[in-house]
Parts: sequence; C-alpha cells; structure tokens
Amino acid sequence: MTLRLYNTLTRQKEDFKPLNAGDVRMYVCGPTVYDFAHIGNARPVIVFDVLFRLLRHIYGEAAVTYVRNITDVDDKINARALRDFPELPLNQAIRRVTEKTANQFQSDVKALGCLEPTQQPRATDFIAQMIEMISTLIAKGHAYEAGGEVLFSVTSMKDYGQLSNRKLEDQQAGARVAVDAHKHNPGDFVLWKLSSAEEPGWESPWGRGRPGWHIECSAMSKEYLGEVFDIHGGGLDLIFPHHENEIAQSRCAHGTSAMANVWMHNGFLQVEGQKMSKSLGNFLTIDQLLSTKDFGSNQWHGRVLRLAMLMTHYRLPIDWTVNRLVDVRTELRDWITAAIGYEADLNNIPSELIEALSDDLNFSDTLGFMRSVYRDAKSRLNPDASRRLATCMKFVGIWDGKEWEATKVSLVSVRVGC
RNA sequence: GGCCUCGUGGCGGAGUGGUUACGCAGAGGACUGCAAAUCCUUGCACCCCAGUUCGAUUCUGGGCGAGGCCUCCA
Repeated sequence: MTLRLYNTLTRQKEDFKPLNAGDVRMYVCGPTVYDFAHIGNARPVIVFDVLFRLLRHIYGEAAVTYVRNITDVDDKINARALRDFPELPLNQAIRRVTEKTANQFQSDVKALGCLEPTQQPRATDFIAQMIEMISTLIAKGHAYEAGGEVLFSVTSMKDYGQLSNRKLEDQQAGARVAVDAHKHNPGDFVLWKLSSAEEPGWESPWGRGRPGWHIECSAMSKEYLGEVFDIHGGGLDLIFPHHENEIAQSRCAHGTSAMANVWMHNGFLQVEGQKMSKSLGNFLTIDQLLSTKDFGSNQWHGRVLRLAMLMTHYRLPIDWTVNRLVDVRTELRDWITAAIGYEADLNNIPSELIEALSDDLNFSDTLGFMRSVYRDAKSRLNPDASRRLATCMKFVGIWDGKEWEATKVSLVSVRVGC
C-alpha cells in the first residue's frame, strides 16, 4: 500500500517517497495571531492533522515531525495592538494581542480534535535566523537594499514561478498594489523593512526593522526540518506569492533544487453560497460556532465541525451551511451511538481505512467505509464492528470515546424501549 | 489580460464509454398502547451545444456558470 498525494508542483497525484522514512518532515503555514481564527482557517489545520495521523501510522510516531508556525510579527498585529491597547507601550500591547489570540487559537484547534504539532515555533523567536538568511541572500546576489528595505530579486532566480506556474512577464504589475519605485522588478518582495521609532523592530545589519512575511517560514522550516524536507502545506491562496517566495528564498539561500518535495493546498470554503467576509456579515469564527448560537441557532460540537470539514475532499471548495452541519451531526450521533462502550484499538486499524486515506486523503471513500462498518455495527449485535467503528472514529479524530450530549437522548430511549 | 480549480438528484457526495454507489432529508409499509428506536420498500440527477462512437454523464472542442490567485488573504 502506497501513500499517494497530489502535488501542486507537478499538478498530479504522486507516490509519496519520504527523503528518509525514519524522519518524515512536514511544514504547514499557521495563523497570524491578530484576531479570532475563522472557520476557513480551520480547514488546513484539520486536513493536515489527518495527514499527520496517517503519516504517524505509516512511518511510526517517532518518525514524523510536523511543524506549524505562529506568525506573531505582522503589521496587522501592530494595528490591532494600537486599537485595543492604546494605553500600553506598543511592545506590551503587541504581546497582549498575540498571547491572547494564540491561546484562543490553541483552544479552538483542540476542540476540533487536532493533535498538537511536533513544533509550533513563533516567528519572533527566530529573528536572528531570518537575519542570517537574508545576509546570505544578499551575499549570493539574490537580494538588495533599496528604499529602506531589503528586497529579494526575482530575476536572480532562473526558474522563479514554478509552483504557481507564473511567468514574470505575464504579471499585471500593480494590479492590486502600486509598485514601489525602488524595486528593480515589480515582482521583487520584501525580506526586511525598516521600522520607525514607534514600530516594533530588531537590530540588523540594515538598521532597526522587522522581517517581511515570507522569510519567517523559510527560516523556521530550515531550523526544524532542514534545507529540504518532504511536505509543505497550506491554503490555496498561499501558492502565490507566499509559497512561491518561500521557495525562492530557501532554494537561493541554500543552493538547493527544492525546498519541499510535495506541496499540498487545501481549497476554500464559502458560507451559505457566499464568500465569507465581514462586510456580508457571514464571517464565522471557530469560537463563534463552538460557543454561540449565531449559526443556525445552534452551538456546534467541535467534532461535528471536524467531520463537516472532512466530508468534502480537501482540494475542493466547501459550501459551509447549517444544513450540512445538521446532517453531519445526525450521522455522527448515529455512529457514536453504535460505538459507545467499545474501546478503540489503534493497534488494529482497518486496512480499508488506511487505504482510503492513502489515496490523497480520499475522505469520501473513508466515510464510505465507515458507513459500511456502521451498518454492521447497528444492524446486529456485532461487538467487532462496533469496536472497529470506534477505532476508525478515534483515528480520524471525530470521537474521543466519551459519551456525547447529542447521543444521550437516543440512548435513553433505547433503554426505555428495551 | 495571465494562471488554476470546479459544475452529478432537495442537500452532501462517489463512480463509469453501454444495468448511474452511498449518506441525510422525503414518501409508503412492518413493528409498537402512543412515541422513540429498528427493519423493509420507494420516488428524484449527471450545466448547454457540437464532435468522436453502434452508444457519452463519462473522451474531444466550444459555450455558459461558479470560485480562487496575480505582493502579505486559509
């Protein structure tokens, strides 16, 4: 049985071959901590959590390293800090914002049944490594100083644009943002920018400043996973420019022909058929779904949100609707009712489950298999099927083996009926 | 303008060159003091137009529609 993954770099499903089966390494872009995580942010977290579980099953727990960063330096964070804590010195205000948001994120993600990544580095702990990498890029002629910034020169890399399949000439320069006059090429991006006295900053060879967005992932992945690693994941929108630029930085700094061998991207979600946005008033945070009745006059259990997310293949768009959550809750309740009281046995995971997941995380087949197990479990007294169902649910993270509020009603009626 | 996805029944979601899974919801029935639970049965679809073909939902081309990216947004 081989693990097959769709690789954005080659635009096809490929057999996954780790560089070292005893040391499988994955990096996924995590949140920028300036506000509550929304339900769209939950998708990569859940999808790659399932992949993490699968990799650990195949290669062994100790053999898999999963890094998900926390971006705690960003101009949006600064703006938020000024708005929320105007009375505090900026540094303290920033720390308040990032601490609070990062903690919220961790508890959200836990409620969604996700395992903790092996490492969750914070960008601000790796400023020195970023500065070092930028110095290397300058020394190798891939970056230059101009207009109070250090910029990466995209024309210095012969195959820039490989991941997103973009040619520099095709880009509509300034389509969305005015081109800075000091850039040698409109596609050049910021590695380091100088800070004013009020802005947060760190001393560097180019003056007191702060890192650009892309460099942190390059620096942190290098720190924990090395110059070349196996899998890099994130949302579809990160393909360009973020991942393209990470590749450029890492490959040019290290002189390698790849940063990661497999690039995976999850699709977006819409809410009730519409793009999620604050102006449309359909912006849903994870916390909101878990703890308020804002969506469908219901609070939603984290595992319902998780299963609802897994119902659709990770690369396809999801339309996030109340209807969907209601359906999922019904099905999950039925499964739990059939499995309750049985111990999951993670040493004995049905091979059908692993096979389905190994086909580029084919959740449809996975659910199809679980439904067939459920049928066996409910239609007759079949402890083995119930145990297998419990095992499957635990493995994909949609059940922790405990009784669940929503099952209580039906369990009671079963007992009364007997 | 460039690049990339996607379009299957009320909803979710597989799959196939020729009898179109499966789940939820719906309808009918069995059981039941009523209800719940359970079981049985069942209706409903492949965006449009051409082409290839004995035959296309499945292949090719063109439309139409939806979504994403094109410098910091998962």
